[in-house]
Parts: sequence; C-alpha cells; structure tokens
Amino acid sequence: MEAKLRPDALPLPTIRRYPVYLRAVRARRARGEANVSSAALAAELGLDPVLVRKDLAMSGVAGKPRVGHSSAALEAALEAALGWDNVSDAALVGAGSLGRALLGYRGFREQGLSIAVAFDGDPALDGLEIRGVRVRPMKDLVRLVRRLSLRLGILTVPEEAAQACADLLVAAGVRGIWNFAPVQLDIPPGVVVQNMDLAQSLAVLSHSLETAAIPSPARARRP
Amino acid sequence: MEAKLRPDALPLPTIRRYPVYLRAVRARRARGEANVSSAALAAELGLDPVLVRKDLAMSGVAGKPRVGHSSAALEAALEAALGWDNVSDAALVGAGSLGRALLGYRGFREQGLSIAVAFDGDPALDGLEIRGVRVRPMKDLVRLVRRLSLRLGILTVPEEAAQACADLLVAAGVRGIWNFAPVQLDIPPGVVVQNMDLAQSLAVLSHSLETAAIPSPARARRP
DNA sequence: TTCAATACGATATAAAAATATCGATATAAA
DNA sequence: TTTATATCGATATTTTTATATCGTATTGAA
Repeated sequence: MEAKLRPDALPLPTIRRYPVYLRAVRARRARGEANVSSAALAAELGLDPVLVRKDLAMSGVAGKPRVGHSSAALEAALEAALGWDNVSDAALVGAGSLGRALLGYRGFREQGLSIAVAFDGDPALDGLEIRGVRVRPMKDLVRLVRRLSLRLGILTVPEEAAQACADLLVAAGVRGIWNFAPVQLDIPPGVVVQNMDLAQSLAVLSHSLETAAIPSPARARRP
Repeated sequence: MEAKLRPDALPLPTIRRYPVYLRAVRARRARGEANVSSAALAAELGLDPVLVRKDLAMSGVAGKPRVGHSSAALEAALEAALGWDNVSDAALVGAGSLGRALLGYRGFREQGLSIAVAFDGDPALDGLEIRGVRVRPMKDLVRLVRRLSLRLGILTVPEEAAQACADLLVAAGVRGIWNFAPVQLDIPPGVVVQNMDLAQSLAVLSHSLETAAIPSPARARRP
C-alpha cells in the first residue's frame, strides 16, 4: 500500500538534528547494535521521544515495534537525506587560523566533505601544503575550481574580503557557500549560502547566562 | 502611560538575530548615522521588515516615525540584552588548531568576551603563550578557573575528552560552556551549554544543495 | 498459547514564530 | 499651515514546530 509519511521537504529543524542522530546511530552500530529504538536515542540525546520518532519516520525507514529501526538502514537513510553518502569536494578560501583548523578537522570525511584545494591572498602561503592540501593564490581560484568542478566553497577570510571572495566562488560555478565570515553575503539565487556565525551562537549562551544568572540552582531543563 | 511591549523572555530566534543587527547598527553608527530605521536594516540584511521591527521593539528602545531608532541607544540596548556590555573572561580548554583559531579571533572583544587562560593536556604546550594567552596544564584547571572566578568555559577538545573536561569546568564553578565538540554533554542544571556543531550547519547546507540541485535556476529566495 | 510490555504510527492539540494588516504619528515638502 | 509619506506600534492571521494522546503490532516470557 506504500503509505509512507514522506513530505517532499524535510523541516529545517529536523535536518539540523539528523547529524546528531547519525552520530549516535553510527556509534551504536560500531558497538554491534543491529537495531536502534527511537526511545533509546531520545534518552541518550535528551530529546523528546515523540520528536525523535517523527524525525526518524521522515527518513523513510520503518521501525518494528519492540525492536526499533535497523541501524544500518537508518545510517544509510540519514546520510542520504543529508547528501553525505557520496563525498563531495570543496574549495577552502582563506588559509588563516580558522581555515587551517578546518583543514585539520578529521571529522569532515564522515560528513561527506573533503577539502580538495585551498586559496589565500597572502603570497607567502603560495604553494604551501597544509595537512595534505595545497594552498593556491587567489588568481587561480576561478580556473581551478572550475576545472575540478567543485560544488562547494568554504569561506574563512576576514569580513572585509568575504564578499569579493564569494563573488569569485560564484563566478567559478560553486553551488553552495559555507560562510564563516560575519557578513551577510549578497549572492545570486541558485547558490545556497549557509552562515556559520560564532556570534549568533555566543549570543544565545551569554544571554541565557545573563538572564538565568541568579535564580534557584535546582531546576531541571528536561522533565 | 508606559505600555512597553516587553516580554520577560526574549524569543530565542530574536536573540540569535541580535548580533546581526548589532553589527549593522555599529557599522552605521561608525559611518555617522545617528538613527537607523528598521526598514533600512531589513533591506540590508535581507529580512522581513516586520520581523526586524518586532525584534527591535523587544529591545526596549522606541523609534520615532520617519526617523527610526537612535543608533546609539539601539547599540547599547542590544549589547545589554546579549550581556555583551561588560566584558567577561573565559577559559579555553583545548589548545589545538580550533582552540588557537579562537584565540586568534579579534572579534570576541566586541562580543563581550575575552579569553583569560587556556588549558591543554599536552605537556609540550605547557607554559606556551599563544596570542598573549598562556597555556596551562589540565591539572591546574579547577584551581585557576576558580581563582580567576571565570564564568565561561570554551571547549575545543577532541570528542573523547569533551565530557571529562566539561566536568572539570563545572567543578571549577563555571556558569556556561561553549561546546565545540560534537558530543551531547551531560551537565547539571544551573550550567548553560551552547553547542557549536559544525555538522549541524553543514547538514543544512549539503541538504539544500542536494534538494535544490536540479530545479529552475531563476527563483528568488525573498520576494 | 496466552498475556503483558515495549515501541511504532497516526492523529490531535498546543506553543512558538513568522507574516500580514491596520491605524497612528512625526517629519518634510507644498 | 496643510498635506503626503515614511515609519513605528499593535493586533490578527497563518505557518511551522513541538508535544501529547491513543491505538496497534510484535516480541518475549509466563
């Protein structure tokens, strides 16, 4: 009868939770658990069981009562939903300290991401190899990105340079930009931008630090 | 009559947008603009004007028709709401590449944050000074953090070490933890955790890259 | 074989957030 | 002075997301 509850568009918050589920499922699978129950995941992650159940249901894999979901199937489905099943190569722009930190992050491979080449405006870095990735001058960006047909650009330059570099990436035919600069980029439609703003995250923290400052120390977050 | 619309708790999405507004307001003020209109901000940031207006209203500063809001007052109010008006010192745990990148980030001062001391388990780093911040061994963490009465901990260690380091920070009396490790920390109530998960951000990007792949190129994001 | 418990699936309700609409007010131009 | 308009403030509506509830299927134990 095939009556899967599968809306064509997954809710954004669900997408954001998928990597969290995926990590947990992978860990359990590595531990030899062939099946994962949504309730167990919810308990481990401190989330509402219903929420987890709904999220998993939207991945398309069915679960069996008293057993849970096949962890292998879940892992595959989550990866597919995220587009992490086939590794895609990216170009990193800005080989400063943040750029280098990203170059050194081993976890990207598990997230379908591999940095193929880096660019930097500083001539001193030209030709340098950082963690197995060669740094190229900016003037080669459009040509190289196009030749390697990279779909993704990672922007780790100072905010003054961000828009100009983004324009180069777009000119090179990139489909998405992961922007670490605290700037609202002006990008033509068709290219997806995801901002990674430290300030936004810090805002939530320091605000709740400010407000939840004095009150009673005994108060559970989740009942 | 004093009928300010001021809910005691600001919506989380509003909090997240505050740093974005703040940056824009600061830039305009630096350019000599004494007043900022919500409509202009909305246009600059690509947001809905009503949304911006509501967000700004919740900061408590009133705007005047045909003029806008006083940019000085707005800046102060936003900073106050975020708790960025008085700089607070933080402890950084994990002086690896990501930790160093954060140590090198100049923007933190504008966000009310200053890293006072760093810790790392690697004895080779003991005593090293990075960007003016001394690296200390882990065994000194609780004592030093307590003595400096630091309220905030920044966690940039590998995921295996994250929970143990978080426990140390909590033991040292920290009120909030900014967690860059991809782990769900188990933290007692009273201590606020804000996760900065690269994977979650990348998830949104690669998913929309995946879904919005083939369709028509001409499609505006905001009408 | 029967029964109880677990965990899923679906529906319903509630909460939160974004968007739309309308009226009021202060400023600048006529 | 008058009038038009930009812009705010408030209310209403819609959409999105989260939570609660109920029924049912499957398994493992009695």
